[in-house]
Amino acid sequence: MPKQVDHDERRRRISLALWRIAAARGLESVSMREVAAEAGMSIGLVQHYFAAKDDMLAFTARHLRERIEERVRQSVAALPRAAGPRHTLRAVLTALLPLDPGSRDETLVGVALFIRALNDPGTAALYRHGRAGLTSAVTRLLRAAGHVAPAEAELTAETLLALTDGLASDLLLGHHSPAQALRVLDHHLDMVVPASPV
Amino acid sequence: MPKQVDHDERRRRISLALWRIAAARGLESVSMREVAAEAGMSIGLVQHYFAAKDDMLAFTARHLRERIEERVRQSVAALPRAAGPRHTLRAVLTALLPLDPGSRDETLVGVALFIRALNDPGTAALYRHGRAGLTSAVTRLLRAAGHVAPAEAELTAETLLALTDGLASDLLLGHHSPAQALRVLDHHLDMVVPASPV
DNA sequence: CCTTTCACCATACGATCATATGATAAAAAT
DNA sequence: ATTTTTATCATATGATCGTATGGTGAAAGG
Repeated sequence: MPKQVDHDERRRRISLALWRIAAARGLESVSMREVAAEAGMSIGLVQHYFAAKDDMLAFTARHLRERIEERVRQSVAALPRAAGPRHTLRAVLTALLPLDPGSRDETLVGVALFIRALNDPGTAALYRHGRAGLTSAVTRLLRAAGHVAPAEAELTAETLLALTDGLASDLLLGHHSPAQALRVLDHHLDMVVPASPV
Repeated sequence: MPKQVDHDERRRRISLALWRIAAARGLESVSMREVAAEAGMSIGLVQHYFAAKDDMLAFTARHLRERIEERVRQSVAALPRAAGPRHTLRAVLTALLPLDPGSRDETLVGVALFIRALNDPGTAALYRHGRAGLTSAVTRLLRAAGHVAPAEAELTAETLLALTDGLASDLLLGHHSPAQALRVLDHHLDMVVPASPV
């Protein structure tokens, strides 16, 4: 056998090339040839790791999801140890916004893959499941933050997440600057959770 | 000359075929051949009305926008004559949500074209302009509805529009039913504008 | 040592794409 | 009546696509 290589590392590398292309020129510009060129590989090698283009896109979607989860985790971990649930909540939501070029690219590719998923019931179900998980996490945080009406916590969570999603679009479009988007988010958070947690 | 035909009507017919395909199978499945087949025309005839595929997509984006404006107008016009600004506001926002199969298709294609626009600065500027217009319209309605803090009306408008946008995504995904989405929207409207207008 | 395994490559194949070209027929313009 | 214009069509062209195929060289296993 030859040098024995880390398959998953190679796939991630290819996946990264894919989404550099997708972020810069759109998902429609993603082809095996373009990806291979961007990754500095031969087409055959890309085929060796992804038998079909769809596999490549599916892997990229999973990869993207891991990155976003990691960003959320780091955003929460960066909080001072004494930070209450309200700060945690804010850390989670801001981690979902495309506030810098890196996360902008991720969001861009994420939205493109999202639309693609809508035409495929199976993939759509995965997205729905992830979205439902987010809702329950935010609901828990709201309850912990002493949300005024615990019975309405889930409704408030849905509102927050939909708002965050909409702000992400506005950021992508350039309708909002990062500062403006945060202003909108914070203003709404102020309405919804007590300013100083017990 | 032959029968002299309404060019714009023909273009709209082609555009409709395009977006039936895009809604059902994604923008990536839209090709001159597919559109021609769906519209029941020859490829050559489609070319006669749209010299390039990009023209076809650009026209479809304008067409879509007109339809959405028309939906908003009708939604407002359907209100009882005595309806106050708060009802008008709600009519505008719900008209932007994909609550039935027809508007679902429109939203689906709209989002796909939106992402495409992000890779083209000129088109993105058009979308930004439209989005800004929405903001000022909603801001006016909020002020008219006796929004508690007039100075914050614009901030509230941005919140409402981002929320609506996020709810649209949730509806497309099937995370929310129409009734659930309206519950979220109404709950937020209750927080933000006085229940009974003067 | 030799055989198997695996990373990697070059190229071929058939399909599909956007677009170009040239023809036909009918109706308006002259 | 003839010319011009325009709607419509069939087909060609050259590029690009996803994927299949047949290799090569190196390293591990026997």
